[in-house]
Amino acid sequence: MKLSEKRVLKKKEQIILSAIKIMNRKGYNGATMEEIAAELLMTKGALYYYFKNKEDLIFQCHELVLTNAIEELQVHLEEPVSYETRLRNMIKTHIAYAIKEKETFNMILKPDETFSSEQLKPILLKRQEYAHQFDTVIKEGMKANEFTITELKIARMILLGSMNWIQQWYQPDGKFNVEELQNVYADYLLKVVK
Amino acid sequence: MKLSEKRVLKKKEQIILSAIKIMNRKGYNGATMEEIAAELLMTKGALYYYFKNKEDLIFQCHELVLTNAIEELQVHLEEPVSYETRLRNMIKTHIAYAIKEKETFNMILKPDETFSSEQLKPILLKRQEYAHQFDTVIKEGMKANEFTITELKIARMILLGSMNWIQQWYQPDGKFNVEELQNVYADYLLKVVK
DNA sequence: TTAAAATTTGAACCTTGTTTAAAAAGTGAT
DNA sequence: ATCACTTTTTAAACAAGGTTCAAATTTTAA
Repeated sequence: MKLSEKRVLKKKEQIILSAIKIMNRKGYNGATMEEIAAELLMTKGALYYYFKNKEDLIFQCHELVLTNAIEELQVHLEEPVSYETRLRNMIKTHIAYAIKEKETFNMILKPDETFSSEQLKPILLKRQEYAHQFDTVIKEGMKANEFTITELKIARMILLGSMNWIQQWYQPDGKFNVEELQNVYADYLLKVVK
Repeated sequence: MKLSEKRVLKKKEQIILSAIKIMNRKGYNGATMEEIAAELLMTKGALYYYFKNKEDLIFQCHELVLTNAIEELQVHLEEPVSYETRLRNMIKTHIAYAIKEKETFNMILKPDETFSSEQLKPILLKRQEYAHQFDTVIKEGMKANEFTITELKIARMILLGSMNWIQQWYQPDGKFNVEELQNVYADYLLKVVK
């Protein structure tokens, strides 16, 4: 890889990080191309040298965050503990991540509307990859007779959906701190698969 | 109430219904004031005679849908069946509603960002009212020893969150039809509170 | 040093929400 | 039916923010 390509990649990443930062603060619509650029002392026009458009930029934010999340989950998949404990740890990790990366992690993607299928496909794949890790533990846990579930996909959707929803109501200064949330959610969600 | 006031109310409702219709098809950003107006053979400017701005209109869509949903739920609260069955029916109703009213029912409200707290308060109250109905069955079911839950709020959040998430992935032509979805979700979610 | 390539700029454009003055339509009293 | 008054609608203009593009600037490599 040439030096120039490396520089482009680095710049892209800076822009993505800037976008993530601002989006987590102001949401998708609140984060203007101008502000994202200003953060890096650029003008908004320059962003279009690196990204096709705002959608593209946001997608790549999504992808970066998802990629990191997948890596974080991976670890738990191979821990030498019961499947119940593995799933519990994955639940905790997911909750921590969903709260930390409020906007980006859980951005709402609507295939039909805003986004082109070109942009969408890799993201959906990454999402599947992420979700698949949950499927894996659940399946293995079933083989080991720790879990009993007939509709794997729905069970997983219930787990992820309920956790993602936390963003809708969680306030850092509310009744529960993150740790309590993680534990109670893990307790209750494990009841679903057991 | 004067005739003119009645006419205004009727027109407001027409606009709200038009907005709901278009939003459910194209999402929040996809529904332009122009298209909402065109549906009723008006120009977008006229909408501002009835609503302060787009936010206001959307909020009122939200409120209408929520009000109807609350009424539909209410019925199940008083059915002369076990609490488990009541909750099961409420779950089914919620899922049907969440799918039918995709965009509107579950519109994401972000207090800090786009919306003024004036507009937000009544919606949050309505939401609480809706959620409270779930709390009620769960509490009553606990008194009757049908359910065992210590963190009521979190249990309810898990129920509603997992159901609302269905919108993120549900396709009318997918593997599951609505009825199957309702039954499997009910089965699994009841495990949470039991 | 210089020509080509890469990057950035700033201005212009487009779409969409919002405002507003004026036009049109409706209403009620005479 | 007419006139004054109110309600409703329009069309045009504006503002904000995403997007494009030709030109200017900067970087790169020989």
